[in-house]
Amino acid sequence: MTTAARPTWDAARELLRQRGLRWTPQRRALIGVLSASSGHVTATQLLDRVRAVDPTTAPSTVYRTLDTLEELGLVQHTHGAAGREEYHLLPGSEHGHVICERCGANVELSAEALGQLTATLLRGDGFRVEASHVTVGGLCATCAADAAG
Amino acid sequence: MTTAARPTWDAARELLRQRGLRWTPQRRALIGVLSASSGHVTATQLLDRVRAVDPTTAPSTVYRTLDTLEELGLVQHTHGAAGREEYHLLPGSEHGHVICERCGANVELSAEALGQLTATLLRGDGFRVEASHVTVGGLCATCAADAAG
DNA sequence: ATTAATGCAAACGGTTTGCACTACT
DNA sequence: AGTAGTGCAAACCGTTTGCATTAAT
Repeated sequence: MTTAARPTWDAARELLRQRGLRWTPQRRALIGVLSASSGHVTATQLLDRVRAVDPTTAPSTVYRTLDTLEELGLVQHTHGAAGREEYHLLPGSEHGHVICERCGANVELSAEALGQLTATLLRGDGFRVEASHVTVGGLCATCAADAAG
Repeated sequence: MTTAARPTWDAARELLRQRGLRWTPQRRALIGVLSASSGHVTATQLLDRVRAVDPTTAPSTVYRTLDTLEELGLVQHTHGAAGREEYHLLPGSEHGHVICERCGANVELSAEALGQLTATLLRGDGFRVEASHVTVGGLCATCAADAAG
């Protein structure tokens, strides 16, 4: 098994090159930021982090590079909370999300819960669940306890 | 049982009055649009529909009235697809959503699926699911068949 | 040398705000 | 009369676009 089912950030340069695209300092910086991140980030967060490293990077460059990386399958964007573009890193790792609306904790939906949900909906309506597009909001145990008082 | 557990649009005027708020033509128009809608709508859709009825209504009025109605518990806003404010009507009916990403169909998550999910997460991490904040993306039976065929 | 990628600045779309005016109560 | 609500216009924020310039190949 020499081929990775899931691309890694290290492969980004290669992927770009394969398509005749270029490896620029700005792209290097963004990839650096991405590889230091995990899970989900908004475009704005990425922009801020990139500019922390290289303050001269223009917003448009970051947005355009994110588009490119999405074409390469390295990120995937959705529209998250607060109306901001939310990037989902390395979409190869398919999983749903459980988000605490009080503390913001964002954890992976358990395989058990996801499996049940998928099975139930398939059985019911024949709906095919896309794991990475499952979002469950609510309160985590800690916050629920706090809220209860 | 003379009191409705879930307020209706008819009650809006009364609810406003109870708080010393006013019943204006613009609010009447928005309530009219809301009562003719169901499920979920974006603020922009509501704005368009209100302006179809009364073209002089200002965007700010609609946004401000939606805020007011949210305080009264008549709508609840989340941030939906395309980064737009999405309004969830009459939040008294707690339910999750299943959205087909191909045809856009948006149906209610079955009580069975929701119940299972809630139970599993509570058992697992003690996470308390908020029913109306559950979103499941994927493909409906028809679209899945089309995509496969 | 070619042409992909960048920075800049302006445009965009949806939402929010300040303020003087209007009109419910 | 009093004050909640309105329209208008400008501001706002994140994102997108056009264009002349730069730089990776």
